[in-house]
Amino acid sequence: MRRTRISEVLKSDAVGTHVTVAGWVRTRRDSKGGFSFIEINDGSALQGLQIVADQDLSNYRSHVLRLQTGCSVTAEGTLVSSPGKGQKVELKADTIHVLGWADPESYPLQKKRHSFEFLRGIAHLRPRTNTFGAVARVRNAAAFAIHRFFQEKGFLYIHTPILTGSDCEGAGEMFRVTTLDPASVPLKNGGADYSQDFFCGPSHLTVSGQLEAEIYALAVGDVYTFGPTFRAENSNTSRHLAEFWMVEPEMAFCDLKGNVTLAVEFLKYVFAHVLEHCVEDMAFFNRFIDKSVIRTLERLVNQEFKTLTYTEAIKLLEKAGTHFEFPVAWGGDIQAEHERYLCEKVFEGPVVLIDYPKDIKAFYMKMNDDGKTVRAMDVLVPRIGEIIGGSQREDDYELLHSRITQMGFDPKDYWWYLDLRKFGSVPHSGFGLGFERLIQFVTGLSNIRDVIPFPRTPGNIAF
RNA sequence: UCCCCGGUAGCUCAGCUGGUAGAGCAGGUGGCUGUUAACCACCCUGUCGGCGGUUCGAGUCCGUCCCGGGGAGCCA
Repeated sequence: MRRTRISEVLKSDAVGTHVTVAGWVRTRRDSKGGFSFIEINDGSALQGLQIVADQDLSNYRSHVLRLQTGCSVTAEGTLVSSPGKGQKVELKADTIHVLGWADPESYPLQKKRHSFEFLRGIAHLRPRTNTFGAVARVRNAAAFAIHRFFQEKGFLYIHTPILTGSDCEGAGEMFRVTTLDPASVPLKNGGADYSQDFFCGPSHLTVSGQLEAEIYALAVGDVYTFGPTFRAENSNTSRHLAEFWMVEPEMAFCDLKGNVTLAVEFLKYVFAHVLEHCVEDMAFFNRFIDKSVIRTLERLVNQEFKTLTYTEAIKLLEKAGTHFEFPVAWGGDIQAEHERYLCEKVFEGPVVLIDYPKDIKAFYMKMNDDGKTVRAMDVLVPRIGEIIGGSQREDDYELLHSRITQMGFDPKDYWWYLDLRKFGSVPHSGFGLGFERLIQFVTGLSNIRDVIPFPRTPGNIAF
């Protein structure tokens, strides 16, 4: 079967050409003048194509008049300019084949707006809706833009492992991976005997590719990872998933300043790409999801990202006339409400915070000369909060060793990570971007479960 | 995990201070129309989340459990 995608048909606008299209029926409207309008969508574009089916078609009564929302069809005919409003062209069908029926009594999708909550329960059908089709296309465009950005800059795409033997990546609770029979786990010294497990030791799903990315950065310079990441936290929020996709660039010979510069350039590039390549989908989000997404993204592409230190941010928050639920104090975490105040009230735009107190950040971040703060950075955006978290890495063997010890970890578990500082250590930096959070920000969708095809959250793995 | 809100027809929801359920959409039938969230008329649909309690009587009040949403923490 040779078919032309509806996106191509709409783009070419070539009245008079003969085409075959295929897709799913969104709606059928009959005219007793002796013909029907069938709107089909094939997911290649937000917009569908209107098929005009005349009663002369051999299967008009037997099939065409029985078409309902959800049926799959192919239609072959001539592209003509449309006398009606709402579309420039339509397909005057010579033949229409029904590929699959969809019983209207039981097909869950209707020609109306459904709640996202309802659609989450039918993850196998929701991509057929306008919103989820648009999310799929925007997600694809953003992923492509990410690869293109790094490729144009000469970064190598590194495939870091999903299965990991270390349980000390320091970024949250991990999922255990095992082939041991849960009904009869071999025991040793009061615990599971992992020497009998597949890897002859405990293994987990990765919570970050950073440590492995550092290995490659310290060999080939500039690298990035883009892959699935797993966190077994019992998080029930609109911006957390147990399985999500993360982008992690890592650069040798790069300090925190260079890291911030890259992060800002990166975000602008991806936003600009989506705005340029997903015009209709973005217009859709701007109309039905969030009336300010396009304006926000456009401003962000041209706007300067305000950079300030943690200490400066605390001063600003202390001076704020607002009452915060959580008190502001140097050394404490910047709460979600504080982030929102900075982004939405003070700067009305993205904010990059750097130089956090060492005690609230990870062990691998490079110590500043003051001995109190580390070269960390968080990129905060309105509505979502933290979209990027990164740092310059500690490259001094002794300092890193003592940090690991101070945090109560065993340096033996980090032997190869420490080795990188022992042999030809160089300053290096990187960050992690939550891909789904980026898509949330770009589309305006408020729940992260609606920007990934099959969301995994506590108690939810049905699809 | 904690706090708040909710679970009523296939979907989206209404149902006041307790008196055994209703609208719109979807679906069916008929009509009408180059229609486009089509329109008009008629018809169909409910263990009111589960269990227990108060009461003459519970969708409505109380307890409890399950599920969902929003917020918080953890973070990306």
